[in-house]
Amino acid sequence: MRLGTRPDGTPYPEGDPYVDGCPTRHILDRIGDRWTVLVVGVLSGGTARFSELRRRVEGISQKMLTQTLRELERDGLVTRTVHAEVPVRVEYALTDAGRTLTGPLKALEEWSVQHLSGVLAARETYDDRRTA
Amino acid sequence: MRLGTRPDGTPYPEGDPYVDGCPTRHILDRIGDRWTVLVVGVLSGGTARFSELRRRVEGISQKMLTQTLRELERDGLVTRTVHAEVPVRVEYALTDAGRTLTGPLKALEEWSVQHLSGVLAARETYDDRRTA
DNA sequence: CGGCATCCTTCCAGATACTG
DNA sequence: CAGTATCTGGAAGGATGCCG
Repeated sequence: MRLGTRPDGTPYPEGDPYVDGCPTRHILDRIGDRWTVLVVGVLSGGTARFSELRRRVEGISQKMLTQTLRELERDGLVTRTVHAEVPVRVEYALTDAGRTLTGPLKALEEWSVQHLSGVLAARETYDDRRTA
Repeated sequence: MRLGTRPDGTPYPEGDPYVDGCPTRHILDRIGDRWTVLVVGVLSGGTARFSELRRRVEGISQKMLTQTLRELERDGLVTRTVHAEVPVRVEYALTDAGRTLTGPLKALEEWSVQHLSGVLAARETYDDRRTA
């Protein structure tokens, strides 16, 4: 089936799905960044605290992790729980809505695992031809 | 199942999937931009020529469309066919590999259609609390 | 520990002009 | 029609310092 059509198969109001009102654009704005998918990926394995996420999402800066978590929290996909201890412990977890996202992301990841070598090979071929 | 594990369930060599070698990062680098998914979406409906893509992916600039198509071609996901006519006609189409990508993307789009309203509502609630 | 505020750099996307 | 080439502004993101 064609991407960008409603579940029932009808097109979006404007007659073409690739307009600003398209829901796909909204999620792309969310998962389109480097980190969101990776953070959700770690959280799909269960609750994690800030420093744990920072370690497991290799290469993420403190700033970006905070920003990513805030956005996810804002969108109702992640909960933030502060335990009033000393030192403070903050735990993050997926909400029910957040958990439903892991399915599609998993599908995407499986695709990448299966096709990465092919993509890299195609890339090399393409580059070789341009160099030669 | 946990994101970032191999299909058979074992972890990646480094012991944690969220490292630079992770295939997920590679596709994220590809589909992570604004346009790739939308272009693939249009092409999932069949062959299209340059100007047609430009019209249907609303808001894309000529530069970005060219760039996106080049990347997709380089990765072996899209073919570019030049018809030596006057004026020139260039047609783009998904390859077999490119078509396999539409499945996962479709899943993601369906998620967005189903959850967009909830996400927007959560966002409003979050913002209201911060304002108040 | 888990942040926020600030500065600073880099990179990318848009606008514009030109071409086979 | 389907591009290429170049310039430039703005935003994303890293580094650093401070705080409850």
